[in-house]
Amino acid sequence: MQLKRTVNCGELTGNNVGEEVILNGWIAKNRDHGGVIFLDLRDRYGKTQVTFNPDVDGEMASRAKRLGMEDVIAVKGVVQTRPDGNINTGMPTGEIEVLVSELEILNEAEPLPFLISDRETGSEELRLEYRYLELRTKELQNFMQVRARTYQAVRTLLSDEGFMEFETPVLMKSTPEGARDYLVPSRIHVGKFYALPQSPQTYKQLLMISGYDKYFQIVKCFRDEDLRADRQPEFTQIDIEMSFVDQDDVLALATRLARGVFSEVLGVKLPAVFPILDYKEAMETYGSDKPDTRFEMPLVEFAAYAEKADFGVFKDVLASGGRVKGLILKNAADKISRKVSDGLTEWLKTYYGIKGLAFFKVDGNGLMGGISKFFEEELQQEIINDFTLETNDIMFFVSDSEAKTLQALGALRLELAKRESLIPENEFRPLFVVNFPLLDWDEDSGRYIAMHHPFTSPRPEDVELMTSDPAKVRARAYDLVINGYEVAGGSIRIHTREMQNRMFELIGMDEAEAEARFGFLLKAFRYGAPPHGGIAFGYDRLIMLLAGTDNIRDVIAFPKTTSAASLMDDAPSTVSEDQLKELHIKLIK
RNA sequence: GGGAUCGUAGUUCAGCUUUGGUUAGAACGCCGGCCUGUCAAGCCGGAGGUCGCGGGUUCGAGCCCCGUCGAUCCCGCCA
Repeated sequence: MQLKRTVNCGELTGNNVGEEVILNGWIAKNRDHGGVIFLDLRDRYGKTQVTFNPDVDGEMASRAKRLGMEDVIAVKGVVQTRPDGNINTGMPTGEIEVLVSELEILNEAEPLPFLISDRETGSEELRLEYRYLELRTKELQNFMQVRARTYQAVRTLLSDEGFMEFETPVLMKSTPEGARDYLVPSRIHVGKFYALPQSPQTYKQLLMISGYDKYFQIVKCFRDEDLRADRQPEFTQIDIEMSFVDQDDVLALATRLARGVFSEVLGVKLPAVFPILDYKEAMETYGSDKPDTRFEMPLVEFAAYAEKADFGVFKDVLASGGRVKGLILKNAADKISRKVSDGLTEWLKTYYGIKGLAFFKVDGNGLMGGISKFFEEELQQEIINDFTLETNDIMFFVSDSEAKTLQALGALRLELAKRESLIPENEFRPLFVVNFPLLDWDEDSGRYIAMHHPFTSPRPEDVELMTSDPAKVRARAYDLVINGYEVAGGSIRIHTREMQNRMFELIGMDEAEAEARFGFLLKAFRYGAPPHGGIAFGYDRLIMLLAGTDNIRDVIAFPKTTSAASLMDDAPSTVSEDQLKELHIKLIK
């Protein structure tokens, strides 16, 4: 190319008038007036209007006439103020334009599948196929900038705290617990497989044993599970581990990191101390272990009133060990028509498997509609007083097993808040959820499984329960939740071989299996393992929050679809017979 | 593994249980023409369709039925 840029497309202002400059970029828009031609030239720094006048060079103007959107060009010209009344106050460079004296056409573009100026002109399917074009859009360029700035902020903050950055293997040993592994066949070791890491968990624990007491890594993790709007098969974590620390130390570090990133990237000041919520309390109050606390609407206990009412459904559930809980939507009863409540009921039944959704409304005289008729006058007044109900409030109830009741009401709480626009935007509400159960009973395999992972240590005061009542054991595990997203999660680890063996035993892994799977880690524990713990931030979710989007694909340069495919390069794909043969793999059927 | 929604010019959509019926429309983009101060430029004209794919019902299917593929959202799953 002849004309190499001397400035970018976002930096020229009135101060540059008279300067001769060269601009390189893509044509964002062409406006051909027959004589004078205007092109908006774009790069990732901004847009500048470049002007062709046939009086300057007729041949060049006719070449410019042919140019279309997204052609790549280089122009040389003089910066001039736009004529009176033609200043565009809507753009930073709107005061000036470049009157072109030389034009070099670097590459012409074919008609586009969608407009770079408006992402919405293409379906997501199409945009993913042409991801490199979507990445030219202003919106995605912003998202990628946020992502890039966050990498830098994290590295600076953690380095300043004395953390060392590591890389751990991507080809590792398959682990039996947790998510499904992505497997990589070994050519050299016939019939054997590597796994891609679900997280570098064991490596970072080994690094603690090696004495690197403050470790971090920005690392890709892989989980072969079904996807969601906030889940990708490969995703990035800020993985952190520390030695000689307790839970408070890790939470404090996570707080400093989160505050630093939000301040550095967004200029937002998060509170100096994040609220800490007990897991049990989170479930009872919000029906979720990752509550969105930007709005209230807590779940309330209703069993005592249900006992006194003449409503068989609630009583039967309570008698069989279930729960009755409710939530109050203030001043919106008039918006919940029969059609709306039926719709909510159907939705909860289908997705959360509950048997029904009950409600009543409040008017000047007492309760009305729904299940109000099952409550005596006196009981109605008691409910109105106890829950300080007012006219036009509506109270919803779910009565089912504990797990279903909490989950369904938690989902309803979010849905109602969305519908009623009760969630403030541009606000961030971080909190820690702590004291997760150590174990979870798995119906399918008829055994306990580790709720977090099998290296999570129990709270010291709960160790006795490991023998007497394992389900009650609380873990030294914690999550950082912001606006309803699980942004980070971690735990204080087990660091003695005895406790680790006990844990394996509890989750039904016998010594031989534990030895085969984690023998290397157990062996390492024998050579002086320090107490340690850590936390991992879901990097993509963090960026979603910082960038203000609710779609994880928006913050990943080349994301995959819900079926874990890449529409752009068509991965995964079939491979040749030769490749398979080398790996000693034969496809069945 | 399950449920829901969607699939019609290059693209976004309308048309689909109001009635299944001649030639499937609009906008943006694209191509051509006019136009020397626009910035969503304007005006005139034009090209562009296997209605995702397969089967069925029917004299006749974009429309009704069954299957299938893909995208999205959700439940299960995701330590």
